[in-house]
Amino acid sequence: MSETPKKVVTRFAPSPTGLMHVGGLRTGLFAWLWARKNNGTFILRIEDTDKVREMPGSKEQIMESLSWLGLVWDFGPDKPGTWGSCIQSERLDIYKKYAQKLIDKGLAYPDPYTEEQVEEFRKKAEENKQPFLFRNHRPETFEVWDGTKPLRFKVPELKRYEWHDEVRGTLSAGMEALDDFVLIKADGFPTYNFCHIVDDIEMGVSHVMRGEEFIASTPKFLSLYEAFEVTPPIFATLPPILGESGTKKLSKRDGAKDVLEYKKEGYVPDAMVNFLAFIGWNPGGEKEVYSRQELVETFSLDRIQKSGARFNPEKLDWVNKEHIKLLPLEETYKQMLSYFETELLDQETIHRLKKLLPVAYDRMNTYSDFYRDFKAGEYSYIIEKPSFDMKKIVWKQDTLENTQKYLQEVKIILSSIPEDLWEIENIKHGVWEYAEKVGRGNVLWPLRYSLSGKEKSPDPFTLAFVLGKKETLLRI
RNA sequence: GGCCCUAUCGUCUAGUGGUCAGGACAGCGGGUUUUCAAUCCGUUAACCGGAGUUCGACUCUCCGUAGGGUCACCA
Repeated sequence: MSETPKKVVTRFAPSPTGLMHVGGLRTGLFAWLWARKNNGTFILRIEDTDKVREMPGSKEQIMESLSWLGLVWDFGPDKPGTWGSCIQSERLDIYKKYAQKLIDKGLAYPDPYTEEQVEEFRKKAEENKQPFLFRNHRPETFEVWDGTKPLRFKVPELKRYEWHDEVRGTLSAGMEALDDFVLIKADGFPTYNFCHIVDDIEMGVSHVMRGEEFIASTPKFLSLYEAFEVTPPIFATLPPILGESGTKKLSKRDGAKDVLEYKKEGYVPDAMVNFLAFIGWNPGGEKEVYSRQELVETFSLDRIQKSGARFNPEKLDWVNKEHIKLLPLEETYKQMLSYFETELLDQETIHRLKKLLPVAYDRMNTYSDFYRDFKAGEYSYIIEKPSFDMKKIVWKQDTLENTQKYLQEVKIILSSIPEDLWEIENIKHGVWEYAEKVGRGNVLWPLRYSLSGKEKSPDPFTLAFVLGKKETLLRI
């Protein structure tokens, strides 16, 4: 299967019924990767045929999410193709045309029952512990379809299906999977089962990637392709992304976040793409940090995993940090600062904040971490003089008396540094020499504590630099 | 219940009959000019069970077990 005869066309076809989370996004990513790797076409198709469940703004959120990650579509809601719109609700006449083809072949008929009657059939089947099959109730003769009743597919041939899946290998299903499913609903909208196949045919889709929930209905799709006398696309079943704990597919219930949340929190698009690509796929080597371009080059269908993978946010943080390291410092600093409402802070605070950036850089996983820690009071000392606990200022077995003596000495040393030479290295040099003589901890701990008022903080030299000479001497 | 799918460290995975079963995240221990962080080094930890095939099974077959999917006028 290494040779792909026709042009690769993939599509990501979400339903705009809610916010998109990483599960859906990963499906889109794989489709995009495969298209790009093969210099093919990637289509974003909006499957909005369920007008009841549709959520306003969902389509926009999907588009924004893909755009954020740089998954650029060649055709989409904003870019129709020769086949027309990429929004299903704008393609109703096309589905009608295809439905008519089936009616003409005697392969589609109006459902003569009421919903209640069908429900009754279903209940009865359940009671008998039998799978419900509408085809067992198929009418002898078909009425003419006037569009007010659901139009059903008449399964042409009951048989056992076996097909090839690029990920799972040979898949098969018994005849129980075959039924007279609804093609067009009573409200005039087509069902997913029907219209996605019409669209895939019309749009020339070569590879269909989707979750394993569709394996069971593949025989239905296959029989439709046969009815239209069209060769089916290549199928690739993607493994589910599982929630952090548990064994079930990731859902909003177990904290699946809106993709744009990750943008807000300051994850790097390339890191997100890298991480997502590695959920259920793996290139085989020991390299884990991949650029977008490397992913496109390396991606392959046959290395997609069969079984589900847990979503691990800690690893995402690690990947993100690795990607941040690859980015220019200036860009990162800009991003880190972007979370602060600088207009609400005074000049001196902003000045100190900027001097603190290198320290915060080491401590963060995402761009928003600095802001989060700042808000939590982690860096409160840069705004105001901290309050002390005199017991904590003394290092280990040392005495308060000694400590005060040391600090006085340090104060004298620091006073001698000119304002314009107030740099970390210079501060360190003077203090260090003295600290070596009387004991490092005896001097450095109290110095750091008196500047920060915290038991945990960056080193005293950095603190002194950030606070400035005047404030430093004041606090000692 | 019918049909279908899956199964290697806690997590993501490498592995396609012969490996000390490798890597990463997390964990643990240590170094790195005081604390924390960062960083570096080291380290704990896995082939679901049982038969069979074979000189030899994590790898192949079968049977279990466990988990998952699906059986809509939802996608």
